[in-house]
Amino acid sequence: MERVKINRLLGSETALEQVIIKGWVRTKRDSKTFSFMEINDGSCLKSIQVIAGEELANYNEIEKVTTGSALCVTGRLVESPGKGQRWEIQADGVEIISVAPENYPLQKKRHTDEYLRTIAHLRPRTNKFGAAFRIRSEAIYAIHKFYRDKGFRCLSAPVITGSDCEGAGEMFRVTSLDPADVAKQGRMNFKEDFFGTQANLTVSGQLSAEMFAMALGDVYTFGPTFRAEDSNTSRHVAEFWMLEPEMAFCDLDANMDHAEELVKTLTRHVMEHCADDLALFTQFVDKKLGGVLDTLVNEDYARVTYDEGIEILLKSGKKFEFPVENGTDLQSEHERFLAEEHFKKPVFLTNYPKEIKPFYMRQNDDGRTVAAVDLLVPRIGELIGGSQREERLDVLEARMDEMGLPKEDYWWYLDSRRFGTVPHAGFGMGFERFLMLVTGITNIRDVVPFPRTPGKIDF
RNA sequence: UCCCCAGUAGCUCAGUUGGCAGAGCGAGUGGCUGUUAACCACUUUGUCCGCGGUUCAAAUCCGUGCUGGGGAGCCA
Repeated sequence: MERVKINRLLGSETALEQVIIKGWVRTKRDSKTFSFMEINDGSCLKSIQVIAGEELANYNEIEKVTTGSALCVTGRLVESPGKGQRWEIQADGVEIISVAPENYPLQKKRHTDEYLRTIAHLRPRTNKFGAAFRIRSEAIYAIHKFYRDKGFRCLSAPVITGSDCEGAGEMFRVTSLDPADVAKQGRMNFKEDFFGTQANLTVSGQLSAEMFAMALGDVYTFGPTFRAEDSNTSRHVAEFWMLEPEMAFCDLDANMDHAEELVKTLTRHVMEHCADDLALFTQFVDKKLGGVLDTLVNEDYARVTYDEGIEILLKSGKKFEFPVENGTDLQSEHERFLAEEHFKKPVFLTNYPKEIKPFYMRQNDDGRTVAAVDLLVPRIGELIGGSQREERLDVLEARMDEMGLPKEDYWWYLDSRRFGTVPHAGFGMGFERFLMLVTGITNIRDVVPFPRTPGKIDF
């Protein structure tokens, strides 16, 4: 007989004569002649109640079972006479797989997120983090399903790159050079390094995705990216996952349509498949989460240009710490005002001044702005950043010259504009930020299994 | 990297004017009960973050370092 996952038992329509479950004890309530044990196996938020009576041969052993211990229970699934649960298991046999000693760090009470971060290897055993990581898993599946249903191909972009072309902040260096030799020589001799040149961990798969969009049409990359920025905030980690679709024959408007459909589909998927886990976040993390999710799924997202956004901010009468100025990037407080107070829903901001955006974004006819788009959402700020790409070789090269970028390093990228270039567009979505949005979790470290931040690489 | 706040028992915290180190929870023991973060009784627990200074006396005041949190910048 095979063991059954607890989520299946709890959804059972009928009582069952014999079942086997395996899991860990969440709480235990003893009486003289029997014990109630809540068993959780991670298959769902809820635990199942097991009743073990003194008639069991090893009852004196069962009495010593503690929170965190692992059990294999054989028994009958019966309707529970007690309140609080429909089903429970009357145990016919309890095999003690292992007993957790009394210094098991997870107590039968709520712990702070800060404390649980210090035991990140154990925190998925808590209700909150178990729920968060089940949702994370389900969202990963939803992404691949969404793109497969739309006929996109998944591209595995390289994690180690030879160029820092994306220009998105500090990169982690990848080297096989011996630090002792480097110290002796007083420099890094990249010619002797593994790749014969400087190498880094990727900050974006976009340029790779553009190449494949010119071949497979619609593609996406979804994988880890790395930033060596010394940023200490609740919204940044050094290693995070980014989703980057790239679409041939696509302009800025279609890019936004796609982004809106993506966020709505992912959110709806999580709502449908993780209802219990989301309910925990609504109850304990953010009482307004239900409304946030409804807005994400049902509202049409606002779409305004950067210039219009600046106008709204200037006319708002709101006092900002930093002045609103056309030509500079928006501050966090500006983004939050637009999404949270003015529109009260996600808002696309388009056509930014070219000076504050990267070289690859398509120049608009006004010569001043580029076809960029950011999706700003309440509480998080920028969830998505993207653009229509510059497909015209002469315009792209001129822009690279203006910005002082070495064209020879980008020969392969420029080839895509030489041979059969087409209008195309794409964006990047920070996966962890999406998870923060749908769970209400306010610290990005709590949606990453083992977060990497400056000075921290435990576990 | 900058600004602000915090660090006291395993966890969450209190500690008044500088004057004997405290509570709740957890854990342990016993009891009781179809219990629901069970309940009742008893027991247990300290490098007051580290270092240096002021003082008769420092958890408390000063300096400094470390760690954590919030915000900013940068960004996703």
